[in-house]
Amino acid sequence: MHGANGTGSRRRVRNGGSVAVPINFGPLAHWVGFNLRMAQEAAFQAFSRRSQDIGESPGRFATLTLIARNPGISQTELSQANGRDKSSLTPVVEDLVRRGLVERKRMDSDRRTYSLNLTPAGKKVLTMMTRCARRHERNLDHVIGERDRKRFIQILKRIAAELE
Amino acid sequence: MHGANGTGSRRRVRNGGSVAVPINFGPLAHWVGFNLRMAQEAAFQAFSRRSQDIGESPGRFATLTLIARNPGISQTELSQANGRDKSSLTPVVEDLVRRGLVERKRMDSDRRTYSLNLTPAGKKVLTMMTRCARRHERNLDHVIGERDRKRFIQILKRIAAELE
DNA sequence: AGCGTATAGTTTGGTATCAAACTAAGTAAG
DNA sequence: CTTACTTAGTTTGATACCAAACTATACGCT
Repeated sequence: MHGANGTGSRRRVRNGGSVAVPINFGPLAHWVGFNLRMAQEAAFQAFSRRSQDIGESPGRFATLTLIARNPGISQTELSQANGRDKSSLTPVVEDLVRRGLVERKRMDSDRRTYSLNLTPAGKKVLTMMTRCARRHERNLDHVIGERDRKRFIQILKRIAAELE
Repeated sequence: MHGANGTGSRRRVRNGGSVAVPINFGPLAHWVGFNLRMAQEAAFQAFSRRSQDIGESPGRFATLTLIARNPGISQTELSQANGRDKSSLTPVVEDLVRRGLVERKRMDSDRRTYSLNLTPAGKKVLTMMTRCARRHERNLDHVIGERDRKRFIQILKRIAAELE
């Protein structure tokens, strides 16, 4: 029976006090999927805390960077590069345009597609976010260790690429 | 100006055909946060495809495993082990109980907390999901490579732990 | 030109999640 | 015992996302 107690409190008396029984993660402990999720969540939360100092949501950061680096990019290209469905992008771009960070015009060659560009205000915001992200990355680097960093990122890229 | 063209099509003529200009990821390419997100998303989607064959959502899998390994666990403990807010767990547990996979009773020692256990039906479902997850993991292992696997998971764990 | 198909972006409907407010039960200090 | 604080779980309101249906262009074939 694995020493399990299916009923009653999951606390044990130890050192004269009631102490929480440590969680048994079973196979989750050495499976990639679970640990990947936990790490991603933690990193996201940490970046979220940082970026709310400058009043921007973390999701906006990759979007702005991709527009800056690929001037005139379309929404579909952007959504693919960003790993999100194109429909998720509609409200995001709407918001960025409304706040004057992104400019969007129809393309002459194809009147269906939009052409996205950062405005000067958008560039300014991106600069601040990038500073913020660099601090976050330095922190992550510290946790990972300079020695393994490169290989670690390569593995992440392979996972993203080879699982479609 | 980085050779950028802020307006017009992001396509170039090459080999007599119009070819998509590759995306420039800028600093995102070598930052951990972005690649972590993309990898996690890909792994999740892949597992999602697999697990829908047996008609279960991937989110249920960690939940069932943790209940199986920690009989009598409370919802708060479970939500923490699973890295989710306790309020997210309410509808999940409701659903699992309704479908007869989980049994939930009030604890005698503390009438506020629930004590969760798998039913026989729950154990059966978990067995199927575990088989499915093992296949998924084998696939991931293949992408990562046996040599780096252990260290990779260790780094993920450190990120989750040290960023809170 | 006219028809069928493909593509860019939006809309709609549903799910998962969090955070804060809330309820009910436990605990500690007087 | 009573009051104040803490804790387990639920409710509520908001956000982010996806998938499928939709609209409007565009393209290809005859």
